[in-house]
Amino acid sequence: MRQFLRVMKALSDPGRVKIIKLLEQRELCVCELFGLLDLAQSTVSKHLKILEEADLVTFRKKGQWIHYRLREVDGSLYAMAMLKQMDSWLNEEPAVTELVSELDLLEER
Amino acid sequence: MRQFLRVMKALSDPGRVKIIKLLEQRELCVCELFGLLDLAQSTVSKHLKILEEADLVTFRKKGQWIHYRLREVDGSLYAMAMLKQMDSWLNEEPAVTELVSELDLLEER
DNA sequence: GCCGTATATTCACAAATGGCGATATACGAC
DNA sequence: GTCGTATATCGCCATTTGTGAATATACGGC
Repeated sequence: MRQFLRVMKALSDPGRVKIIKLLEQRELCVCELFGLLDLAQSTVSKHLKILEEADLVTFRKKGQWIHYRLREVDGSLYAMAMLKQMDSWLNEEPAVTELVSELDLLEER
Repeated sequence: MRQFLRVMKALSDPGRVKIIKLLEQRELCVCELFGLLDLAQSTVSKHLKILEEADLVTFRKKGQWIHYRLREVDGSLYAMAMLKQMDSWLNEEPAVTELVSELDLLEER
């Protein structure tokens, strides 16, 4: 039950959902997420921790950056299933499409 | 996004999850749920309202009772998908199996 | 009509949550 | 070593959430 509730709670906040939808595009470092989301850096960091504890994301250090990505394997049953579901959800959501467009703009450079 | 968040929030509380798992067994009135869960009647009532607003449950009046059941059709995409998922989740969870056993005891009379 | 039961709503309160600024920590460049 | 950047953590505050007691409402039986 604890694992399940952790996943549900993690997905209960719009900021964290946006992070998930952004990470569906590609691996991102905290500073990129911070630049895209309208939240303070400390807030983004806290959200990432909650997502990590729910097994929804994982990270790797690279120099002074920390790259976060969706945890597609080895997580809890609930996290894995929800990530799969999320992939097909909210893709038409304006709040999400706008963020993805902004991310695409970054890519072009 | 609003609908999605409502479903995730609704599923983020142990009491509400227990209600869902009980309603998977059969339709139940508030007083039955109240008898099974260790919560005040007003609390159960409030939880049911949250579940209803998330499209996860629906109800029908029968005399002075109100029977709640899972909303298997006509709800939001998210609610329908989650109800389906939930059906296969948490069935080994002690907190859930105990409640289901208690419910079974009631049935025997 | 009145009484008892079932349910919802209101009120108050404690705990959890989300937010930010400030501070700490880690790292690369110099 | 110092400086600047990236990230995490801490402290604080406002808001939301879960809870139950008390009250209101709805209904059936009498």
